[in-house]
Amino acid sequence: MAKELSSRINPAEYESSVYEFWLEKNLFHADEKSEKPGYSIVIPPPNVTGVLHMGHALDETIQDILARFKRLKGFEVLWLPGMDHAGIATQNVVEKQLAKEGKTRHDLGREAFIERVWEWKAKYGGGILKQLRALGSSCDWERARFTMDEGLSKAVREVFYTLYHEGLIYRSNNYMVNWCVRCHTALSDLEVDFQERDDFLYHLRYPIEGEDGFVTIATTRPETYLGDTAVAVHPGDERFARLIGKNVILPVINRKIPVIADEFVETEFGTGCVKITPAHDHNDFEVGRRHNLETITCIDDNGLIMPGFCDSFTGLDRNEARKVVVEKFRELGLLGEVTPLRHNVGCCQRCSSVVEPMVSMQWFVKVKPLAEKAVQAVREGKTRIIPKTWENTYFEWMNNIRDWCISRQIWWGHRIPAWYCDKCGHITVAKTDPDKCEKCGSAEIHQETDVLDTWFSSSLWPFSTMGYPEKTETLKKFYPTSALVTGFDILFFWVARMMMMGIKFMGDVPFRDVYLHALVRDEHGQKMSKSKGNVIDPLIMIEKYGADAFRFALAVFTAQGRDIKLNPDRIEGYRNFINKIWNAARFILMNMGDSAPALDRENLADEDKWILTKLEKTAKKVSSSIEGYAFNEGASELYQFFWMTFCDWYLEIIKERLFKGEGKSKEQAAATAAFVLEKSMIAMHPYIPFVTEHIYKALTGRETIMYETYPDGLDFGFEQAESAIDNAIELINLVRNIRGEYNIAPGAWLELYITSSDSGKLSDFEKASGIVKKAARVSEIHVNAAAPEDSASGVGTGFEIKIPLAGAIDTEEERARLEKEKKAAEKDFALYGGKLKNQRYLEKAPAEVVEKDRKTFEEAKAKLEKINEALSRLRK
RNA sequence: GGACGCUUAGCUCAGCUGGGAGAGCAACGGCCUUACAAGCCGUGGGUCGCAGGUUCGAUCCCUGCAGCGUCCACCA
Repeated sequence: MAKELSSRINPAEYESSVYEFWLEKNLFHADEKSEKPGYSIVIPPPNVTGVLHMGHALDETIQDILARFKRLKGFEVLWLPGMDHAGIATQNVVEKQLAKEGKTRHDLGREAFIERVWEWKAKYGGGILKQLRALGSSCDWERARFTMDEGLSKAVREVFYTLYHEGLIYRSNNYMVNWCVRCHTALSDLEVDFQERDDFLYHLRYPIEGEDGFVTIATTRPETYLGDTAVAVHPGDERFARLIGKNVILPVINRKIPVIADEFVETEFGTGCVKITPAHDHNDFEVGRRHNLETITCIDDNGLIMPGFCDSFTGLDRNEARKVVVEKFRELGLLGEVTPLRHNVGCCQRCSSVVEPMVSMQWFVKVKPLAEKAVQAVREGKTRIIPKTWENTYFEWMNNIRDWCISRQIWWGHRIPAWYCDKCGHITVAKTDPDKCEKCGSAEIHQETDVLDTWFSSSLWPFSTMGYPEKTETLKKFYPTSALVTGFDILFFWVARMMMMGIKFMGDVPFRDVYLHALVRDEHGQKMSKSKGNVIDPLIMIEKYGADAFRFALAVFTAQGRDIKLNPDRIEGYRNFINKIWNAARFILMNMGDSAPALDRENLADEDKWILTKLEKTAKKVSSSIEGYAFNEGASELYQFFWMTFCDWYLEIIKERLFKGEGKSKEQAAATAAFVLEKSMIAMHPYIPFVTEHIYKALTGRETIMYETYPDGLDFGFEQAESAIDNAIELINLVRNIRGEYNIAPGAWLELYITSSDSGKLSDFEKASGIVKKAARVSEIHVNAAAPEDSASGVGTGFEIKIPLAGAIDTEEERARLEKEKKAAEKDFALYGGKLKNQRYLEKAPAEVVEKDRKTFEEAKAKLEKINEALSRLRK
């Protein structure tokens, strides 16, 4: 096996076959009848129209780390995948496709159009789920769900029915909604993005009734003057006090409207007079309510000026109408200043066209009562939000929540299960399609044409995917889910709404933990977007560096609460790490014989005990890091341990035993290396599943790593050997340092003189002399003996070394080196000396801190003495 | 306007409940040492944004300021 492995890793050679193997053996399957404790995650369902981007990649990587980790910790893990039907987005995609054929959805009609969407879905949709496999995602694919599936639709129906009959869903035309004239539908407040636009602020003069003067208002939307029903001024504004109660005349259409006083007017902005258009502005709508103003709609669903105002305006697009209206005012001498104005404009999240506020008949969810419980659940700790700082944002939004407009005037989605009676007007809301009005019994009923907001079905995801409204075994075992992993950008859209629905319909929160990760940005911190051309494609990264390297990089970059600036070059470093693992495995496989010898506690060398202890500590740290969602900490621990500790030190140390040793010494070196390799593979498996599985199989001959035991329970009790080797390493570093500074040929053998009064240390060195000799290339070690005069010196903790350089010694260089060391020692000497003289410090600081500082001081003092001695010898 | 976050080595960032700052990359010097040059050994580099305060002691806690960023609300 080992000989077949090449020295450069090629992930393409094994990643897909390893994944195929997992699938074949059905290793991702979750069994609700299992005796093991359950652990569950539902995937944030990507849009059916979606392609894998960095956000998904991060999201999936984290979830997979959790899922694989929990399997290794003995849980029955359900990671449930699926997709969202993404109403508006998907409809837009299919409509664009139709447009290429010169058709609109209306040419097809509703039924045929929906059929067309399903066809589209079958052909193009869901590619993203396949892409997730390239990442190594261990989802239970057989359970994949789609929000428009029969079962999920049933859940939607059940929930709608219940909420309606409890009065928590209602229909009303008494609110202002956000209307997209392009998508031709209402939008919820959340689906409106505010974008900066360059516009103009127009001053328009409205003649005052019965006087010669004007009231000059300032507006960015002259075309809506057709719907004006008042002009408002601030009640305290003395400039206009006399006008309050008078009327002004709207030019051209000659409508008489009152001047009213309202606090919302800013006296500083514009002219201090505001036109009020209750039908087409959120604020104006509120003003209209306060003052009982008429609501006159002047722009229709398509954004065109409605008839009945002025024939020359009728049918104009609202943007066109703006120019025409302004021109008209100019002609009449009623146009004042026109100044450029940069301001925020509400735009459709899906198509970016400017949203038209309108009053129209829509369906709403009364969210307050649901939100209160969702807030309470977080306050009581039933659901934890991680990082905690997001809790505030969550509370803030929940406490100021407005009713949720859930009806959409599109075709693709869950059609609202309400039937209007043509006879008596009653609305029948039923779980199964009714054939007559439940009130008057008339068969002349027709179903609501609107569909539900996509997020309505998404909000049921944690339980609709598990079989709700049936009481399934899956729900019993896996609800509430253990963790939800998602970006903070959909905290309101999704997380908050799932909280409300989960509590309402399942009687318990939908998840115990919510882990909100950062956004992935490009290397300059810019949001990735197609238009900026700075999108990094995860699949290309995987192809280039392998999924393991890519995942590991993402995990390292994920610090809680900070955006990730992704520089693709950095992934290369982790590709190198995977390569390192690969080569370490090759090395161990080559040197261990046919199969790894068993670890024999009684015959371990100190370095074996040392590495086992380091392994033990690393696994514990990684384990608790993952438990605490500190994925970057776990990743760095593993990186440091495997590369620096295991490869650079341990494997180098045991080469002597592997190559030239015999018997137990050789055997146990191989046994320890193989043992540590195996456990490291398990410890790293959640992060880098492919290479670890691949190596594990080659190493152990066992079938899969996936259901191994995480090595955080190791307990060897080898602390003494650990510190002995740590000491030896300090000694070796000191020798290497001198070698480097003197530019001594790496191959040259040196003699080493050690002096120390610490017998423990000396005995550690004695025991580790073989290691020291090999690692530092030392031919002979003299203990507490006088060294020749022309020696380089080095001072360690509690010991001093000298290396005879036989003429090679450069006094100046040596002095410079010692002076540098002296400076460091002097700094410590002064600092800690000062501290220890401070009476208040001695009184107030904890004893162990003082003790530690005293020790550091003593060491600094001893070092300083030794260095001074060395320096004075040099001067002679 | 409201809220939150960030500012640490040339770059990208760690630094968990306060006890004298770390990693990776880059740079520099030296190595083809038979697992790995995608490697090995060594070195340099930081007034922890600025100013105060609390404390025996502050990168860490508090206040103010500056710069950057995000979210919410949106002044017509």
